[in-house]
Amino acid sequence: MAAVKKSVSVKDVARLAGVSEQTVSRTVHDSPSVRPETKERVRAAMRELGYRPNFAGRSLRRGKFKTVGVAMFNITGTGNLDRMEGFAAAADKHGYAITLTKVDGHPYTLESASSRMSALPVDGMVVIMNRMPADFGTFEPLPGMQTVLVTMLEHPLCSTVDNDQFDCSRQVVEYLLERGHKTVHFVSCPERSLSGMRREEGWRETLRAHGIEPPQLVRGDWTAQSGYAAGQALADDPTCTAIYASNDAMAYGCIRGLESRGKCVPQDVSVVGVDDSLGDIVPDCRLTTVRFDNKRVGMWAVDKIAGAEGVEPGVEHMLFPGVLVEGDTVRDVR
Amino acid sequence: MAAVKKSVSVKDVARLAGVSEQTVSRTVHDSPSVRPETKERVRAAMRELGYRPNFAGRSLRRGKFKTVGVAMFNITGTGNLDRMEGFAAAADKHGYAITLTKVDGHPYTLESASSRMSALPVDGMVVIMNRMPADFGTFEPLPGMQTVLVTMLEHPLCSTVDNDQFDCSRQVVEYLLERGHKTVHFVSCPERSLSGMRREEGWRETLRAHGIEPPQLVRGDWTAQSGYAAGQALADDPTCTAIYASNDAMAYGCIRGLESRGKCVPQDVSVVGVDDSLGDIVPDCRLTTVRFDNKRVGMWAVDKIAGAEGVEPGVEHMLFPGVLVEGDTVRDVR
DNA sequence: TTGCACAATGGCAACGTTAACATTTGGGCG
DNA sequence: CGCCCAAATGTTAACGTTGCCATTGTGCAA
Repeated sequence: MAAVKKSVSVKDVARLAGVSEQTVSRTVHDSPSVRPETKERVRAAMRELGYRPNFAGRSLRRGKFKTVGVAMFNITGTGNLDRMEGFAAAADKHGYAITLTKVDGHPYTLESASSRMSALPVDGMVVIMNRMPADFGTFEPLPGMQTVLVTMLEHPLCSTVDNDQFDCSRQVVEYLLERGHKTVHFVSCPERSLSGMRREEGWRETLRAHGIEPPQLVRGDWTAQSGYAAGQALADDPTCTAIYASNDAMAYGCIRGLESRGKCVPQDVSVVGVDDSLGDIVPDCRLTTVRFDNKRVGMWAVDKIAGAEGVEPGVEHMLFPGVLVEGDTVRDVR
Repeated sequence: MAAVKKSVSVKDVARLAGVSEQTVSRTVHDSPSVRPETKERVRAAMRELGYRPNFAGRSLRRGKFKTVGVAMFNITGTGNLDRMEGFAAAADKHGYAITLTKVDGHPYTLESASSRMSALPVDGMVVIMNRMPADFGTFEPLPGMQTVLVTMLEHPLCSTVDNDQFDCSRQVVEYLLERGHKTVHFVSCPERSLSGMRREEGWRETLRAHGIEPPQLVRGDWTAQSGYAAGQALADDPTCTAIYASNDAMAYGCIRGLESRGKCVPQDVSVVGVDDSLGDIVPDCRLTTVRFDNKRVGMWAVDKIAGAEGVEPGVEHMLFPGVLVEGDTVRDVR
């Protein structure tokens, strides 16, 4: 009944418009060396036939895909949406597309991300690292496939970009010390989180840099519930006047935990979080926190690949500092 | 200095292995009609040269890309991460990749999503609709490009899939009525949200179906702050014993707003939300809510495209019901 | 008129892969 | 010994596009 579906090619358009295939191609690319009236004739033919340029033919000819691959071990992760927003924005800017791939994390290696991408139509790839891949030290990117890692670690062969978690802790700790607190207690996250560990280091080292021995930390698991428990535990510690929690959910949990033990925030204890993720979810609490610009991180990663048309780009490492957002949960005790 | 980068093709592998190009191709696809020892020789050659099959050549030959395009007007949106998880999972299952595109929402039309996709290497596309596109009624998908819309609306030419927002409200309202509440107050969302409006309809119609005239609704804007205001407003209404809020943030805001006016939840007023998005962020509150399976929605959409290899697939409409999750914020008043 | 520059267009080949068909080889059997 | 079958491998062409070079046409200066 129905005619066989066959894709319309330049050849068909050329025939209908009475020009050569080359002229059609030139019209598609709006070359100045085609007479306007010829162009119009070709365009009319394209419309009539419903011509759409074939990506495969084009890429084959050009040897470029104009596409960046993004490999994720976990799709659901804090900040991933913002990062994607950045990927998409940067890709758009350069006329690139984004190809998304979930990589199985068993084993958790860069190699598995890389080989997953190798057969896809991409000119470069971005890997979002949440943990430490087993082959981080030995990994080499596929030849001709520029690879950018989203991580704080530096890599000899791949460019890297991320938020500066160390600096984030430095900002928070110094902010609290400047306001007269004698020390800062820390509610951490599980040990396998790279960024969490880096925050922990930042907290520890900044305290030491100010001649303060870091107190015992309380290990949480990212959830408000664990923050709640931490808050209750720290409520009984008389030396604790300021708490820095590794994310906002735990910080909020902390506040409620402290309250449940009769402590008020910020009157009795100051609390600072990280992530600025509470915004629209909690009504009566303007938490002091650190805001990261994950969109910018994502843009940087894709820019690095899509922006370097043909140029042999060096390996770069980029850390974007967060911004401390003052809320109502810190008290000046000077 | 460095040799010119040139991609390794089947031809190179064939030469090195001393076989024909076809045998190389057959080896790549693990055809049973190649002698194991030949295969091994070819594989060795591939390894030595670092051969990777070229996607463009393959697609050109096959006329298929094994890729599904996803068009989003807003990347940052509730449930998008879960949906993407579903896209990726389903794509994986079928050996497909996902290409992500952000579509400019000016104008907010399906046509703009479609034309954005038309030049990309995709076999079909998914559009995530948040609002009502101007051309919803008149849109026709590109020929040969199967198009699935993520929306509750039905479309004559495109398959659609989404959560059942109407049923969600029905569940919530009936749940509350069964527990003895005489009516259910509603905290809504901005009017341009399709899913929000559908929830509103569900609330209204279910009440009417039970012979109850819906009370005046309170319009919110998705934020906890607006829920807080709504809670305060409703605290003074003596007929209000049960509140249904259009998302969890507003529900939580409501609870705090009620508390600020001396009302307790659930003792004085019951509160139910939608989304199950509070989980790890709020510590001391197990909100009664409705959980949607956005991953399943995403999987269905991609399955519809990637699962129908060559088959001419009909237009289908799919709504997945949410699951009411009982928490501690509803009181039985029978 | 001739020569020349330049604008507009056409012809051809190649990018890498694989479906379809063709050929070779070895073995079993009458 | 000749025949046929099946297994293994090879040859060819085509997918749609575009870079390169060739060709044609047009106007202008010599």
